[in-house]
Amino acid sequence: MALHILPMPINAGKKFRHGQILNVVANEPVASQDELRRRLAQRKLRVTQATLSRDLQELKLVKTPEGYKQAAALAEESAPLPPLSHALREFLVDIRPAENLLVLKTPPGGAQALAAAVDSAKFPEVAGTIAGDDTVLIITAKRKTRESLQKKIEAQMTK
Amino acid sequence: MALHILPMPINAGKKFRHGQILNVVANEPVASQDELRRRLAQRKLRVTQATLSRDLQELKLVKTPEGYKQAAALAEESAPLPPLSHALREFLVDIRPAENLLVLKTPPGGAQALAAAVDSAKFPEVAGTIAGDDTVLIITAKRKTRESLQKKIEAQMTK
DNA sequence: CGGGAGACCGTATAAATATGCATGGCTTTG
DNA sequence: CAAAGCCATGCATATTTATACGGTCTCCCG
Repeated sequence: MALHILPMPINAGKKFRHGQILNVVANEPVASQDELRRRLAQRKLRVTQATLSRDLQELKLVKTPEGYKQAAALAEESAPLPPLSHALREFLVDIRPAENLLVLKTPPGGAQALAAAVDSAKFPEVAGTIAGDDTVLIITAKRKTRESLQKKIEAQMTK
Repeated sequence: MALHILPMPINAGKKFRHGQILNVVANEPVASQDELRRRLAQRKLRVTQATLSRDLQELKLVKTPEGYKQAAALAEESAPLPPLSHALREFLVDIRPAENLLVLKTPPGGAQALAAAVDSAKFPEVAGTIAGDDTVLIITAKRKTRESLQKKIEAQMTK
């Protein structure tokens, strides 16, 4: 019969503790590292808050208003979501077409953010953007091009 | 031209600020609320860390080692418990078959967690489980049944 | 053996985050 | 218009989290 002669440290082992942490956190909301420490103590595991701080990072658990949660899935995203659509609703106050130019007005200070969002959307129509404080100037090749872009932007606003 | 003299001199509006926060956070890693405060200041937005603490919660942004991230996506998950596969790798030390019984050995204190994971997997072969401190006893109907279950579990370990 | 490297962890403390309380502006009522 | 209710904040401070440092243990290697 297979004997698993594992180099099991005298100590319960970090691996084991990590498993317990995941287990605790999955079952009940844990609001702080100190609370987690107490729950682990109930399970016969005595560690300090400092250790838990390190463990939580290794396990990629993040603190949320509803307790610690797995962050793995979250790690890479976040960029894709708040793009143009949100920025438009947040900042766009007015649209003014002018031949091959499109002028977007925003509340004071909003231009930079809106321009960044427009850029990141990578519309083929956009030749370039310039942002002041409350105004974004979008430059397109021709009047037709501008009309196309304007439609797209206005469409974003409604949906 | 639009003159914003009185409308909102000191207060640019929470909505607007929220937009700025999302924008900042989406573009570059922000390690602390104080850093965020400084970045907003560059954008002409002056608020205190206290306000940002509240904002971040409202925006469902959580702190990760790589900066603040959108938590919305993360919120609902973590429900699908740490599946069997993980629990096995975390806790399983040895498997011992015995006729229609399967004995799983874990590090001290790991049995409860492992048993819970096995239960949640809802294997049809499992008639019931009993967990001690470092031992899980799984009961199946017959020897054949146990063999089937054992294969499944061992398969989980390799992949 | 005698280091030396590295992992792990506790202690103490620094850093960061959350929050109780008070203020000022707005809106709603009477 | 005054009074009352709400919000959004700032300030000061409590609470929570991260980390610098040092000690212990284990495994190697000469």
